[in-house]
Amino acid sequence: MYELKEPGGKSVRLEEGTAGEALKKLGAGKGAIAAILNGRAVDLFHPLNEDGEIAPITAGSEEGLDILRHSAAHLMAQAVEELYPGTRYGVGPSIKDGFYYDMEIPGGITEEDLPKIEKEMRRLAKRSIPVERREMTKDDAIAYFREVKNDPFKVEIISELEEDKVSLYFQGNYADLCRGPHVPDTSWIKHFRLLSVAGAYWRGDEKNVMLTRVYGTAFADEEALEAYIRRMEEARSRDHRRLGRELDLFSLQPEGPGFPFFHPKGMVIMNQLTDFWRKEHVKRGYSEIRTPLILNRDLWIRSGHWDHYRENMYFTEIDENPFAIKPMNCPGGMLVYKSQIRSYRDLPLRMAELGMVHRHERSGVLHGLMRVRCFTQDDAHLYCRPDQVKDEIIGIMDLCDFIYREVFGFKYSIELSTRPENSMGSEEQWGIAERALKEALDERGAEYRLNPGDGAFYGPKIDFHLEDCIGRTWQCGTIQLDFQMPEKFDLTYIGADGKEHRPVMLHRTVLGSLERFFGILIENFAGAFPYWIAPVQARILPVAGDFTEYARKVADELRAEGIRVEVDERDEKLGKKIRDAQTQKIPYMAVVGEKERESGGVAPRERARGDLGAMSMARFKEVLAEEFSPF
RNA sequence: GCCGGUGUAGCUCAGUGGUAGAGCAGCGCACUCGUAAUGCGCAGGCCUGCGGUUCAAGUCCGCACACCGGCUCCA
Repeated sequence: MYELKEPGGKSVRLEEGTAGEALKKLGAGKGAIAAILNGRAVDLFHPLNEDGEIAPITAGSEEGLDILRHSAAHLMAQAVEELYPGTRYGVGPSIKDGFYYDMEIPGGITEEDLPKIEKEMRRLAKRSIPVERREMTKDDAIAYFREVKNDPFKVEIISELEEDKVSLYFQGNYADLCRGPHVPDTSWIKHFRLLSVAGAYWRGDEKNVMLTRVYGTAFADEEALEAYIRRMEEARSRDHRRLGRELDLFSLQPEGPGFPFFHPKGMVIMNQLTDFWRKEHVKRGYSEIRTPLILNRDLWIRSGHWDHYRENMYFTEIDENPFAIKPMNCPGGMLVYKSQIRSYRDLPLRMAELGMVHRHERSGVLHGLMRVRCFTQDDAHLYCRPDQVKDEIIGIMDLCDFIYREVFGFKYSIELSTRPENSMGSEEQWGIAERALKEALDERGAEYRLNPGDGAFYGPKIDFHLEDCIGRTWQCGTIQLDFQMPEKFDLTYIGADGKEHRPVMLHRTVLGSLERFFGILIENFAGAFPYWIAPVQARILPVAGDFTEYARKVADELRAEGIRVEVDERDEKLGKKIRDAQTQKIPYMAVVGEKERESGGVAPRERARGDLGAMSMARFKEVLAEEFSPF
């Protein structure tokens, strides 16, 4: 006899049975896909063998979706096994928005095979094949996968597990190593879709074989699945590469793979961004420098880049001497620091640089403006005394928060990355540096994720990540603490004691790469940029050819106020002009015709609000002046 | 770099071995127009490049380049 209680307080006594039956008796079975029994997630078909607390995991919940998707991955693997005998299986987890399975499929597959697999999945689902869990010893499991399944990947995974016992899930002939829980039978998986096929290295290591990864997704109901598909389609329409072309912001040409071209309208945005950036940095006590793109190779050997970053660098020659194109701004910045004797009174010294860097990226990783081979970092190097480090870090975090959240309204996440392999410096220095970053994060009360082993080769870092339109996150801001460079370059300042001391150096960016940040701006606003940054802020639309002259006069008057304005002089109907201005996502249109010319006014239209009604020029200027601007 | 896919007009795409097409954009003409597409006409192509198969290649094969989705790597 077992007594099960649900969190609400209800309880039930059962002679025997399963977790699912207990939930049903408690009236909590509806929508359940699995259960939590004494804090452990279990299958609904888990046989009861203890008293305790039980609660349902519903299919719609995050945890439930996770289980559903994991089961969908199993179903897909089962379908692949039916269709492609001899397939071997890597891992098949649920992920954000779906699931995947990495498989070694004899003969391989392409996206054209997905409908066939999906069909087989539906066939198997319809048959309501029961899912069964079996625990066995590690040795038995290894033997099973080696001898029955001939699957070296599963054998490898099991061999490395710590536990003595492992659990296997069976459905029909298909078996998989899995912790579970899973749905009770295959018919529970109804609302799914296979999405794409890709290559993926076994265990994520490029030295290993490449498996075929099939991505898919599953939801608790058809509406949620369709909503997801729609969302992905809508996301495609705001892809920065597409909008970059449609709005004539930038282009990428085969002549320069990874080297973007910025068109006039794109440059307006870049310039607005940097104008704002400069003003904000002045306010926050930064000075600005600029260092050369090409510097002697010895500098890079000295900085450690030759040893740690050579693969990503471009090299050239001047008068038969070796030079390198800078992949980072720090060595140049340090030469500026060293150009004179520094006093403790100068510290903290904050030197910013909009530095263009070139990095050799492998051909397969390029992605619009998000991942390029030449980009402009909104870099800064801060030199300070050890006791100033924490406040400086907090100051940078404030600046990031201000720009991301207050100015642009972005959500962001923070990561703390610690010492990587192949790094410079002592254990002790890294310890101090990592603790300093942690303290600053804690003091500011920032939430962050730990990312062990992902620091720069010269120091640990705090990274700020922003999201693109389909949920991929991109690193933008970064704060890196560096004890190495000041050492390598023998940076000093004269202390109050008259002696030389070693400054601590912080590298940081806020926007990260102007190019990437621009890409994120495009996607975030779907091309409908805020007024202050919009390439064209207002377009004047004469109702007919007769009013072109007046339209030009209106444009001139606005232009004199510094407003970015243009006139649609084409011989088209008003409806067409409005439509085109809307498609170009121009914030304001100003219609002018007989009435406006008579009164000397305009009839403005705002892209989201529509017709604002006729008004005087003075009033229109006021309306424009009321628009948000961060500077 | 690796796996898979794609490459035809400025853009989006038809064209499955036999004379290169459409819509939008562009240009011209007419219309003189009031809040999301006026009509008619014209022009626009080394079908990514280089090789090969074939009487014949946009179409089939190979290589290269670029791009797309992932993996690894990264701002």
